[in-house]
Amino acid sequence: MTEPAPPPDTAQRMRHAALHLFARHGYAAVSMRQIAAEVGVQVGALYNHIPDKQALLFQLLSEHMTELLQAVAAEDLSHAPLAALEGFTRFHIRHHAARPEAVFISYMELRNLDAANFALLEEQRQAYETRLRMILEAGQADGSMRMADARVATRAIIAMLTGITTWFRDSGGLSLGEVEEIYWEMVRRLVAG
Amino acid sequence: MTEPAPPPDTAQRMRHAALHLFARHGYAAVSMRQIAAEVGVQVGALYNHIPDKQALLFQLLSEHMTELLQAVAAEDLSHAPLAALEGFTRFHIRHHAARPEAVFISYMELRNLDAANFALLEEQRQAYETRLRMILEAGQADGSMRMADARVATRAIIAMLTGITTWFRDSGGLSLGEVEEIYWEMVRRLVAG
DNA sequence: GTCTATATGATGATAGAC
DNA sequence: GTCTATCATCATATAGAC
Repeated sequence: MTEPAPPPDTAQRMRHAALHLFARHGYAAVSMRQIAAEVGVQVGALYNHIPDKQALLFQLLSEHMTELLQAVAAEDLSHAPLAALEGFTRFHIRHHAARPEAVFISYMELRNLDAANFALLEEQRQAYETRLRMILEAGQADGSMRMADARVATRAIIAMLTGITTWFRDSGGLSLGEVEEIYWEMVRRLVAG
Repeated sequence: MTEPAPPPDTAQRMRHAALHLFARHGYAAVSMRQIAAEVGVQVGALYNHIPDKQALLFQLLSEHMTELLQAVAAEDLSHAPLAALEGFTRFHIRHHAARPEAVFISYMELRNLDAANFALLEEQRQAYETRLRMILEAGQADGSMRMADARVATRAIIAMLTGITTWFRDSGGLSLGEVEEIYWEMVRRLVAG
């Protein structure tokens, strides 16, 4: 009746190890041998699960963006613009604070993707940005928000919020809930009508 | 009467080439041979000007931070807090927009410094942050600004402003002066008393 | 200061045994 | 699916001639 012990699942352990090591040392500075050592196999074994190192990086970044888009799509859009903006702000903070390593390499390692892979991710990134921009433009339209340039405000807000991952630690002086409150107040003022 | 042609100045050309290549491909992904090829010398010649690759990276980042601190120290501090904040905002945008590559590697390549070099730069970074935080706290004290947490607001503003370098291009739709206006308006609202 | 040549070791990826 | 062994290449850094 007991479940059989799950297999070691080398593929997943490899992705996990690569995420940690890429975040700490950078994609180019991490060798396949280091990843294999972290997983507990020899280097040749990794190539049963991934065609090459580049594909491993792309898989990590692609999974991160897909997960982000799926999660934001699940947010309720039926609110008035200001409430939608609050929802987006709190969602973005929670989602990014929960995966600082994936956020970090998604920004840092784009250079190491080939052109085709880069284009795929850039498209997803823009789709996410558009989600926020639509909220801001709806707020402009119904008069609940006021700003000089919705595109610029979109980028400013995302940069401000994502920057949290560079300093926020669970062990720090502020809880994530407190950070959420502080940032929502700043975002609210930024677009005040 | 004419000036003699200046010497090729390999040391400076090396730093210039390294800045471009590190920004484009990342420190770990760039070889000393690539740098030498960009300068137009053989790889051995570089080691007459730098003890090793790590020192080359540190020199670039250290020069960038020292230049930033010197430039901000030259700003006039005699203004009221709101005027000082406007001065800081415009200074930060102009200074960073003028050197996007140095900004980029200063953020990306900190991981590749050894502990001692990292500590030196972190100290300088905090000194810069403190400059802005003092302005915000002065504004809180005299009632011209209002915010939940000056430390958090400091980081939020710097992240928001530095993010400009990731998308601003001279050839784009907005002039730097227009960007300055838009961001100063957003910063002003963010701390509105 | 720059060159050529080299020491020494690590890298990504593959082949074939088990 | 993992192992050992290996290929071919590239890396940083140095030595000594000019």
